[in-house]
Amino acid sequence: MIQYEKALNPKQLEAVTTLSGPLLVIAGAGSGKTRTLIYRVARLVEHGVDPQAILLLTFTRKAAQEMLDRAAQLADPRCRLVSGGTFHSLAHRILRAHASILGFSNGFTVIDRSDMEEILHSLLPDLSLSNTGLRVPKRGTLASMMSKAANLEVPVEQLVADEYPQFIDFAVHAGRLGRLYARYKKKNQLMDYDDLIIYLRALLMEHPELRQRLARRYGYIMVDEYQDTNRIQAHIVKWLGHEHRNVMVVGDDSQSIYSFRGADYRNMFQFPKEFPEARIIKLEENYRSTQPILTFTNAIMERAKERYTKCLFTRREGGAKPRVVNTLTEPEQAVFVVRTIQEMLGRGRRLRDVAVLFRAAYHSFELELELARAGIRYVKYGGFKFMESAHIKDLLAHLRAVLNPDDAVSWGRILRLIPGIGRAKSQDIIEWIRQTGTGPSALKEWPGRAPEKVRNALAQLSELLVKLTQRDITPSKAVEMTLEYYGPFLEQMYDDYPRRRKDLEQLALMASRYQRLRKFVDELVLDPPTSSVDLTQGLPDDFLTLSTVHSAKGLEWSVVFIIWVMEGRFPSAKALNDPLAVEEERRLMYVASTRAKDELILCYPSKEDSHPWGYEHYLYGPGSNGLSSFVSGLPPEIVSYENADRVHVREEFTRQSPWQHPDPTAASAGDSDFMPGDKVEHPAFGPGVVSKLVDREKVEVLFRNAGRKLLHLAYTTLHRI
DNA sequence: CATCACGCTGTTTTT
DNA sequence: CAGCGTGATG
Repeated sequence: MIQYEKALNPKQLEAVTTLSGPLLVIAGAGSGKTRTLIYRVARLVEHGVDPQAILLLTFTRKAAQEMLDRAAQLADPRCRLVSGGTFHSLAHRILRAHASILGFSNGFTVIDRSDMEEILHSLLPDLSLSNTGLRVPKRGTLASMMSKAANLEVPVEQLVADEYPQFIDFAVHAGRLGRLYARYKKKNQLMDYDDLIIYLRALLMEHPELRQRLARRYGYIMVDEYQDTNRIQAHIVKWLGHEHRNVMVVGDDSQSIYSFRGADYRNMFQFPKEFPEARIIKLEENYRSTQPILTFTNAIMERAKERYTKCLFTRREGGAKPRVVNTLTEPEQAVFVVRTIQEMLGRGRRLRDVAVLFRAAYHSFELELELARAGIRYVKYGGFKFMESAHIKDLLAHLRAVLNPDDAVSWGRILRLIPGIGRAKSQDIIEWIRQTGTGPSALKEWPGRAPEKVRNALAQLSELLVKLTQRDITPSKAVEMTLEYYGPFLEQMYDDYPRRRKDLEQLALMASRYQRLRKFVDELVLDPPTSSVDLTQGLPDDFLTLSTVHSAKGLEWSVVFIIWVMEGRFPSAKALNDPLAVEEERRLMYVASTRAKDELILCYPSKEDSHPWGYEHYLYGPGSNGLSSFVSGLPPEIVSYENADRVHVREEFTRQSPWQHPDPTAASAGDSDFMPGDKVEHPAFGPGVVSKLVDREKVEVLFRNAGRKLLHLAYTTLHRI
């Protein structure tokens, strides 16, 4: 029997014991929001509600899984049967069964962001703009335009006019492109992330009998992170819940940081209007951070424009003020962070108690080099996506072409792997496949002209695809067979073949956890592995966490570093000119700092310097960019301002004179001397090529996978490959 | 079809 | 600075 009264504070208890009717819980950071949800699941199950009738919608699938695991441990193992997941995974589950009502095949393919970009890109020529001199956005920007228009339910033309003034002349073409894209998806049986939720809502709105069936099936709805939902998702909640009205939404308007994908925290304010009888409960007691940290975060949020007023407090006594540390330059900042961590380790802290947070994934590159040099193990969340690397996409394309023969993106991808087949020929073959409709076995009978070599390759591909079509094939077997076929291509294309091969073997391992090929492929798109850890499973026993703020949501550490890096115009220009962007920056800062339990350290490089790419001079530091401007005005009672000790650091990093290799013609004699052009391997960055010798200890290396290409590196962390 | 030189442009976060 | 698109060449 669970002792709810002992485990929960009065507000939490009220939320947990309100089992029916609409309920809005405004839960500040660290106020036991997750705990409340877990106990409520337990309570519902304890009161005899069928676990499968409970729908727990969270922001990531992992979050749902963890909550249900904890509920199961706490109360009843049956809590694991609760239907949990993201809006997208719910939509996917339902659409797999009912997409045919909408004129889709139930065998549709879910495409990810990069597929979307590729399709949009491939449709550009159809707009016939080549000689008009019109400025056309890049594929990534095009995808953002389409996605945001879809999520905000605004015509593409209008969205471009409103949010991309630099592309105003393109707006009308963007609208045309959007229609071409929609037609393309229909024709090829594809749905992107946005389609999933849009079509789910369409099902609910336009098919009352199905809506009723689903609403009855999910008699109790709980939505976490409600501030991050968009209007479409809010509609889905409304349609599913408007009959039984057992809807609990939990969120914190101050933590809304997803407006870039259409999220609107005003959904929180809307909820009581949609459900007028809703109870509203505020959780303001914080169980995570010390008071000085909360004073800091409250001070940041005080000046926010529109919000549910709430003020975090704690009963935790003591604790130091957040430190704002000027580290002069970015390399020095990395050294400062590493040294501070080392000192903490000396005082008995463990690495797993510490996290370093930053805004964008590449902001940690400099730090990663320093960590590697110091031998500190870390796991990084956010940023580079395993799923988006070319070799993974290539392999999956084979599987997807088999699962959905209409998927021309995948067909194009696998056909173009064959030397001698490019854009034109692959188009031809795809068209032919579509017309004859005889499936993969017919590939070798393609009537077009091609050299013997290409024919043979096509025959081999056809053989593979036929094998993949066998009904009883297991996902891991399928991956293995594809790897056998694809391996030789891979070896030819990349000089870092061994590493990529290893990735693909990992993929085979992941596949072995699934029974059905389709399920495996779908889950990879809907729930892509976000860090290398997810792939390897085994973790080192102690490790530091590096994370983007977005990926750090819902997590906590004893010590949190927030680092800024030198950057040109972003976020300064936009953040300082766009009031909405300023507010989002503010909330980002709030999310980042409320992850800290005991110590919060904010670092910024302040040195006046030229932009690394040669832009005009500008000043880094508090006030100069979006994040730091919130910190600069705070009085010393709230934060302590410091300068990092840089006596030794300076020495290390100010040696500017280019160092000449003693003898450029001599083959480096067996040890650590590198030459430009040497291929090297780095523990964090993988393979790279030496481009320049900087001094006795440092070389510049060109890394293939790093967004920022040139980096200084100590010899000791490199080895030749 | 593949490769190279040239010119233009410049935001990041995730399902 | 470096990625990306374009247009010319092999």
